[in-house]
Amino acid sequence: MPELAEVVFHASQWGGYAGKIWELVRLNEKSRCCRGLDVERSRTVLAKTRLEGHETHGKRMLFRFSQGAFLEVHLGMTGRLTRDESGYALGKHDHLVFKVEGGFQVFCDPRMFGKLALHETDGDLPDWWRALPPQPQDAAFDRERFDVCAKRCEGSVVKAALLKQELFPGVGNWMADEILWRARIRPERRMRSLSEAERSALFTELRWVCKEAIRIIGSDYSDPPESWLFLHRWKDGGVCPKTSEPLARDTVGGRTTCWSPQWQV
DNA sequence: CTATTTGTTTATCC
DNA sequence: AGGATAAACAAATA
Repeated sequence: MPELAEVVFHASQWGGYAGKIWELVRLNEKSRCCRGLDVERSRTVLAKTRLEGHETHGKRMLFRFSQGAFLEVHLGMTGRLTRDESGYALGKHDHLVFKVEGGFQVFCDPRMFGKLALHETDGDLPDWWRALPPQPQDAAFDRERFDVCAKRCEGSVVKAALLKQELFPGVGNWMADEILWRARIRPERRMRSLSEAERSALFTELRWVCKEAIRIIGSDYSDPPESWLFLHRWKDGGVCPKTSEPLARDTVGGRTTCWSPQWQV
């Protein structure tokens, strides 16, 4: 599920409880999500603390707790952050649970491709976090930055290129398809084969889809409107909202990809 | 039973 | 060197 916009939404589920005291109820050290995590240290630091704020970058989330403790969460393929206000019962795939003022904050991930990490500093954001590259929706992601990114993956198939997190952080499978569909570029094209006009379109649609997805999905998990490819791409017999012709589906860049053959060149 | 999955890492081959 | 590809991870769902 979680790409850029979904990550913003999930982060806000927990982030809304900044300023409150968080008490650790459960941290499952057997969980694959805890690989690489110092579980004992995490239990100590997070036993009873205060959430001070949160940030997201691409598909990563960083929660800042008191005394320079930062919890990094990646949702993998099936992770969720939720708040349970009714009688909470420990779920089979709940790997991390806090109690906060009459409710429970839960990290749940059935497939366990997600990951937890603890970072400790003197209170500032970790250096590596501050050094992360601009995200497509940021003002700093201008045409110049885009051209640098495009240059670094000029030999790649565009679909695979858009999925590179070090270049386009947060773009996942459905967002990449949405961007290419709007830019009218077939997913199997090579980055270096794009014309100037196509590169411009790709830059524009990349930024537009990231910003709009965050606005629509990031706020309350609403579905984008029917005019997006989003709602049609997995449907059997789905048709292109632009041409009303059938959509195509195949593996491109190692991922299941959907596009509109009559619309994308 | 089979095949599928909105992510990432690693190995291997070219 | 850098890109393509497949496998692995693990569980739910159709």
